[in-house]
Parts: sequence; structure tokens; C-alpha cells
Amino acid sequence: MTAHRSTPTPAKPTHSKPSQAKQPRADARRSIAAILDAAIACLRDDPSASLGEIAKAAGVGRVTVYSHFSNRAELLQAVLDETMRRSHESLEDVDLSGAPTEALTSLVGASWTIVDEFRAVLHAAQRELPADAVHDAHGQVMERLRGVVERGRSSGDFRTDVPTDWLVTTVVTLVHGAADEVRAGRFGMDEAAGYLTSTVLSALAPRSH
Amino acid sequence: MTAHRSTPTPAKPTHSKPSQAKQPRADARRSIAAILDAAIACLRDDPSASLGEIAKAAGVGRVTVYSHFSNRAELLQAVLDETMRRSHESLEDVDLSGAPTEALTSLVGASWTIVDEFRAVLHAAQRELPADAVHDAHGQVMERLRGVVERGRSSGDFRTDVPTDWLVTTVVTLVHGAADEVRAGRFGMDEAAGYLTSTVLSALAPRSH
DNA sequence: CAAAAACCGTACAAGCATGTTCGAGTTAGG
DNA sequence: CCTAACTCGAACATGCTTGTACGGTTTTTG
Repeated sequence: MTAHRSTPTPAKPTHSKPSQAKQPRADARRSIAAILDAAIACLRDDPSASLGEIAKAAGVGRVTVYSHFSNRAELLQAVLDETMRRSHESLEDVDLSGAPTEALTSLVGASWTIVDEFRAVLHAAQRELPADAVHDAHGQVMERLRGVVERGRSSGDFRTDVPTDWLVTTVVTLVHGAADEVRAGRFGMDEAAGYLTSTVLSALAPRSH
Repeated sequence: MTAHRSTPTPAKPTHSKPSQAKQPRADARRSIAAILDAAIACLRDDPSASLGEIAKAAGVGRVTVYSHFSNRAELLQAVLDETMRRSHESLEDVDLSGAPTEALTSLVGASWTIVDEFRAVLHAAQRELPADAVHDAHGQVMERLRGVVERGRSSGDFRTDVPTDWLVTTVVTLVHGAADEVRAGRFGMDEAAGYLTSTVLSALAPRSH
């Protein structure tokens, strides 16, 4: 039984504090990173990819995976955490202070690159992990979107004849659908991005009728 | 090797023609129908449900399944065909001759009941069947939707600043998303139906700006 | 440079899903 | 009623995946 790191987050060995938790060795950190990357890539293609496939894609032995993650479930949890971390990293720089329509456009545009991998991982985790862990993750990421939507409703930029939850769902659904189309090769990425923002704004616009 | 019916469609023994293809016996037809129903129900909950589960849910032995479908793939194909048949049956009565917005509303409303089972089956088949069979099915069902959308673009009821394909995708995506929400229990069925049609119409409306 | 840490491949046990075979029981239908 | 069709359960072979164990080799790191 070697060290099992269920929290691979301490990626910064910046000589911070003399905490008693010793850093794993350099090659171990490299392996973990490779496994996580490979897992995300594999699960994107096949949500039920085997540990063997992931190990091979990562360029490590299958046993090595078990030396870092005792379970498949634990690996999945780590992958979920890592994906969440990347999402936050990508989205925290987005400026949401402008007009709601601007903010929404920015947010959708920034979500664009991460939504497909996030969704694939989420989908893979959803069937093998306790539901609460998944739900926490999802809710946390959607918080910002929800804030923008609520602000737009107050300012009169977005419609109020349907609930906020519905609007949030609409945006997320459209982003997912657009990602699917691009992945299927039916639309180019830039092309779809333009259509998507335009469609989202129309869907959230107040009923002119 | 018993009779393998890859086309379970002749469900009507209406003394039609003295074709040389003899009808399977009554209990066989009953079993096939039970298996198909159970398969649809099981795959809706778990896209990778095992043959054993399906057989148990159908109330037949596992071997019986193999006496009607030589493969898992063949069963999946039959399930896909059956689901398609039901979809057509539900949609062929929808009147699309009115105004495009009316027609779209009717179509979305009628799709509502079948879309979740159809999608689950499609999703299950997508990973185990040749891509062309799946694509044919999907395209055939979307034909009517596409017609309505094109008509609405010509009449000026729907926007033309994005491609027809994109609008079709948008509608399908929103319907799927709404079905998910209902399935997850976050919205009631009637409630979601209203929000859905409202959102779809907004998304397809011409840019007033 | 040497010890500790991490790596590798192979092998093994258990579990599950897919197909197949067999023999015996049950049911439909002429 | 009697035969052919159908169903059933159990058993077996196969292959894939998970998780564990062992011994040998490479890489860090102090």
C-alpha cells in the first residue's frame, strides 16, 4: 500500500510551509498528471472507458494507476475534481460586470472550450459516484451563470415570464447541443460560436410579441 | 437455430396476403413484444443494460431472447426500429398545415411524449451499431421538423440569419433538455411544456433588435 | 552514490456479460 | 389429440474488467 493521494491539488511545491505532508516524488506527480489528462481524454470518447485503456493512453502501466488511486471510483472523483478546477480557472477571469447581455455572451464564449470535456466527465461520473458529489460540482459551476441571468431579469434585459431555473437550463442545454454539433463535425467551431450566442440571446430576450 | 426475425414489424396478422412467410406462433409474438417493451424501458434507465436484465424485466428466460435475436446488436436494431415505428405513429397525425408557429408548437407538443424514450434508445444504439443505421433513423424523423422550419423561414416567421440546420438542432436540443429536466424532477410535465414552446418560439423568432 | 520511492510486466482471482448447447417441460394450432 | 413450435433453467466456454500480489528495474533525491 503506497501513498494514496485522493487530493492531487497540491501541484505547487512553492516551498510554502513546512507542513508535515511530504511532497510526492517528481515522477509520481508526472504520472498522476498524465493519468488525469488521459482519463479526461478517454472518457470524452467513451464514458465507460476501462482503466486499462486510460493507463495505456497515459503511457503508464495499469498497476501504476492503482498505486495512486485505490479505486476506479477514486480516480473518477479525482478526474471530476480536476475538471472542476480547470473550469473555475477558465471562468474566473471572465468579466461579468458589464451589461447582462454582454456578460452572458462572454460567459458562453468562455464556457465553450471546456463544456464538452466537463460534460463527458460529469456523465461518466454520474453513473458510478454518489449523487451528492456530482450535484455539488455542477451547482457550484452554474452559480455565476445564474447570477448573470438574475441580474438580466432585474434590469429588463432578459425575460421574466419563465422561471430563472428554466433560463439557466436553456443556456446550458444550448451550449451542450452546440458542443455536440461541433464534435460531430456538422459545424465549424467559430461558426457555431456565433450561432450559439445569437440563439441564446434570442431565447432569453423578453417577449416582444 | 430457430427462426430469427430481424424484422419484427409484421405485428398485424390481419389475414392479409397468402405470402409464403408463415406467422410465428402466438406466444412467440407475445414474447417478442414483451422483450421489446422491456428493452425500451430498461435502456431508458441504463443505456448499457444487460440482456439478462432485459429478459428478467420482460418475464422471459435469457435463452428465449437469443431464440428471437441472434445478437445483442440485432436486438438493439429491432428496438431501434420499433421505437422509430412508434415515433412515426405518434407524429403522422399531427397537422402541420397551419401557420409555421402553430405547426411548430403542435410538433413540439407531440414530440414531447416520445422524445425521452427515443433518445435513450438512440443513445444506447449509437455505441454498438454501425453509424449509418442510426443516422438514417434520426434523419428520417427530423424530416418533418425541417420542413416546418423551412416553411417558417420563407414566410418570415422564423429567422434566416442562421442556417436551417442550426435551427433544427436548436429545437431538438431544447426538447431533449426539457425532457431531461422533467425526468430529473426539476419541473412538472405541463409546466415544462409551456416553457419549452415559449422558449422555442423565441429562439426561432426573427431578430427584432 | 546509495537508499528510498516509484516504475514496469506478468500473473492470478473474482465477477459479470455474451453466446451456445442440451434436455425436458409447456403451449399453440391444425 | 398430437405434433411442431416455443419456453425454460442450468451448465459451459469465452472474454473483458477490476483489484491484488510479486519480483525486477529505473529514477529521484539527499
